[in-house]
Formats: sequence, structure tokens, C-alpha cells
Amino acid sequence: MSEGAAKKEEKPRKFQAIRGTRDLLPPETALWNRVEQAVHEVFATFGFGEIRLPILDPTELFARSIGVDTDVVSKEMFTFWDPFDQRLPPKYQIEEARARGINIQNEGELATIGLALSFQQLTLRPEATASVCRAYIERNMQQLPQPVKLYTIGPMFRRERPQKGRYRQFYQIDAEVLGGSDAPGIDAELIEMVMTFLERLGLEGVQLHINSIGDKNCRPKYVELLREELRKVKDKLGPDSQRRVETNPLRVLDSKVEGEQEIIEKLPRISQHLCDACRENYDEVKRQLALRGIVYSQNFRLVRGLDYYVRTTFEITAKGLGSQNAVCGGGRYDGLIELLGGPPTRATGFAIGEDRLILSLQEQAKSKEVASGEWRVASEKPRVEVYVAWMGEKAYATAIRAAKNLRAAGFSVELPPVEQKFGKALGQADKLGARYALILGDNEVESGEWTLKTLATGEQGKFAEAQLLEFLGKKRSGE
RNA sequence: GUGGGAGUAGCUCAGCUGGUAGAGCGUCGGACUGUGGCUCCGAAUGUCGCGGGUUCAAUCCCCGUCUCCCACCCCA
Repeated sequence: MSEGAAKKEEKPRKFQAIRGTRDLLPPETALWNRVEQAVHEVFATFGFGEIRLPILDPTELFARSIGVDTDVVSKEMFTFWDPFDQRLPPKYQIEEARARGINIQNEGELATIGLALSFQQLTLRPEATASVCRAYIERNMQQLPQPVKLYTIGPMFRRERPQKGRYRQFYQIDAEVLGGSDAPGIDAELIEMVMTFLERLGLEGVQLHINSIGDKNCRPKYVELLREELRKVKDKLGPDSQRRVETNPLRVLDSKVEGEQEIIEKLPRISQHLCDACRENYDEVKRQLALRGIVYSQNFRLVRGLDYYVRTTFEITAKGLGSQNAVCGGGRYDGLIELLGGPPTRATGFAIGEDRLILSLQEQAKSKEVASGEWRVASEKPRVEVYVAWMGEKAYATAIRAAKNLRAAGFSVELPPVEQKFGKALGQADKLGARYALILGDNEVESGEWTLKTLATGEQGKFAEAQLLEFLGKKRSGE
């Protein structure tokens, strides 16, 4: 109260989403839902079931499956120790340690055990395949009729520098076919499924690129050959590629450096060095794609970056994405499940970058809007269908009942929580883009005849309570 | 991790060779106590991203830092 007491209150810190993460808001989320709805519908028609996975898994799982030398594992994972809680009284710390199988005699030993109690290192998953494989093994899915077809949708985390179509928390739509044979028909059908899905969404300008990168019989030989060839021209390569000659020669094929293109064109191609089994397999995949009427282009430079891929790999690019233009990547990974301690199991799968897919859809919508002025990505029904404008206590009771019944019938209803003059109420209704205003005042309560106004035309009519639902229902289905 | 660009109101942006900020849109209120869109009037919201330096004086100049955007690397 005393003047001058106006102390400078420090404003609380303004928080912001951490780098590379973002909030998705309406109306954009409606588009996300539409995309995900299409996933559920289309994938189900191919016999896939949804699996929901933890976002955390042991670091070791990713290191083993993706490969410790990959960028993803070596520098992009969000990893931390699951801490043993040292705030606990020593008595409980000892108990906890024993529960974890660490034999500990007295308090004095606690300190020396130290990090050993921090039992495992956890990682925010950078991709889904490893976790799906872990689940396949852990839940003994080899006992199920093979192959097991699973898909999952959710956030992944990689600590990269954000740019267009790349976030540190990003979303993938992931599908895997585990077990059974390595019949090319499986790869082809998997690709068919993505293409069907993208078509369902109306995404235009998608391109499918395929390649075979051999298996453990022929790939190492090819890699050596490639390395030898690259060494001969090493001085003509940029620093990145020079490094890759030794670390991962396949990656050189992927280079975008202008001056290297000519050299790359002349390098030996893996298609010429596949073993018989891989070549036959690849030929058959292509034949199977053709059988399904799927257009593809072969791209000998398509080398997936994750260690586990063998044989067929593929990538789908889309428009409007900047330089990160792949919306989907996938391939076969026959050795992975065994590597993770499971039975020898054939497997293949893909991941769609949902953020990029959405981005591409939005860009497409933008250009269409410019062209025709009509096309909308999220052509959802309006957020508010009926705005209930009421005045007076008695009318409020009626309004509540009306809102309840309309909602039960599936209409989206906005019921203002405080009394408003009708002018203001209609203004609100208008701003919210409501289709109808239901006007309830003294007159309506007395007569039992409610007033319904169609905002777009200004027409309005009187309805008894029962007639109203009927009228609105007809209107809705008639449109 | 490297390079380039950018940060001023909720949004889009102006702000001259340094003199502590404006517009449009949006939001809220009123003109308008039973009828919206149009119009008019009014209001709120900024530590000019943050920290330091130069200066009598910094949104403006310098350095650092953070974030965003784009690209490289790599990947979806």
C-alpha cells in the first residue's frame, strides 16, 4: 500500500523450446492427424499391426545395431546415465545395490562403487528399427506366424544442427517386416505400401530410388576395390571424401561436391560386383516392382548410412524440402536380429520422416492455393459448427441442455460461459468461423421455439427443440 | 562440429549519418441493452534476443553469447 513500494519485480525467465524441438499447434496438428490416420488405414490393409515402443532404450542397443562408427551413434545421440539415487540414506543405497546384484558389505564401500551403481546408459532413441528388433527378440515374436509386420509412429532424437526438414526431435513413421523369408516380394510389397500411402495423401512429385548394396559376401570385396580405385584419385578429392576413402568408401559415392562428380561417375559400381545370389535377388526385386506398376530409378550412389543394411536399399524423395529431400529411407537388414542376440532372422523395413512429409504436403498446398485458390491441406470441418448465443438465466439452462444434445449428436459447439449481448455473441461466432448461431433468449424460452441463424447467409428460422437436431443433421449430410 | 544470413509488440515489418520506439494486422473495450461481417473511436502488450564494450547518449557502432533460418557434414 505504501507508495514507492512498487518494487521492481523481476520477471520470471521466459522459457523457450530447446533447440531443434518445437510445438505443433492447431490447425497444423489436424494435418498430422490426417496423415497418421492414413497410416493406420493403409498399413492395416497390408496386414501391419501397430507397436508402441519406449522412447528410451539402452545405449548399447543402438550402438550395436546402428554401428559405433556411424555419425548417429558417435556424435548425435542424447545419452545419459540412469542415475542411482545418491540422495537415499546409505542403508537404502546398500539395499538398492544388492537388488542390482552388487555385493556390498558396508557404507564405506558405497563411495568406491561409485558409478558402478549407475547401472546403465540410456539413450533417447535416434530411430525405431533397433527397438522394434529388441521387442521382437524380447517378446519371442519368432513364435508368431512369420513374417511379423509391425509399424510405429513417434518421436526420434538426434543431436544434429537443425535446418529445413531436420529437427532434433523429429517424427518417424516406421514399418518393419521381421522373420519369414527374404523373398523379393516382401521388399517389393513393402515399397508398394509406402507408395500407396503417399498416393493416398495426394503427395505429388515423389521419386523412388533403389539400389542393392550387396551382402556380407560381396560387399566387403567391392568396398576394397572401390577403396583401391579411390586411392588412385585421392588427390583430386575434397577433404571430406579423402577421409572417407579410408573410413567408409561407399560414402564417397554420395558426395555432392561439384568437382568430384566426374570422378564418381567413373568409379566401379556395385551392381557389377554383386555375388550371384545378390544379383538374382536384386533383379527379382525390380521385376516384382514392375509387376506392381511401381516406377523406380536405380541409383548406384544410394548408400544408406546405417551399418545394418544389406542388399535392397531404397529412398523416396519429395518436393519442397530444401536439401534434405528424402521423405523415406529403408532397406533390408537380415543380420541385425542375430547381432542383437536373437535367432537368425530376415528383416526389412523403412522409416518415413513425418516432419518432412508434412512439410512437403504444406508446400504443395501453398503452390496449389496460388494456382487455384481452392486446395486446402487441412480441409477439416470448421472448429465451431454451432455457437450458442444466450441471454438470461433461464436461457442459460436451456443453452446448456442444447449444447449437450448437439455435442452428443457430434456437432462441435461453443457455449459462452458468461452472458453476452447478442451483438457481441454473433461477433464471436463470426470470428470463430462458426457455421450457425443458436440464439436463445427470453422469447425462445417462453415460446419453446429456438432461433437458428446461418451465419454465411444471414438466414434464420425457428425450430422446436426436437426439430433442430433433425434440421442440422439433414443439412450436414446434405452438404 | 563448420560456414553464411537474421533477431524491434501476439504476427508481418518500418525506424535516416547514434538522441531510450512506430505502422498495419490481430487481441480487448466502446459506438451497438434481441442480431455478426463494414465503419468509426479507444486501450493493452516491447527490459529493440541476452551480456559486455565505445559514447554525454546505443535498437543503431564493436565484441561475446543464445536462438532461428539456410547450407555443409550426416540422415528421415
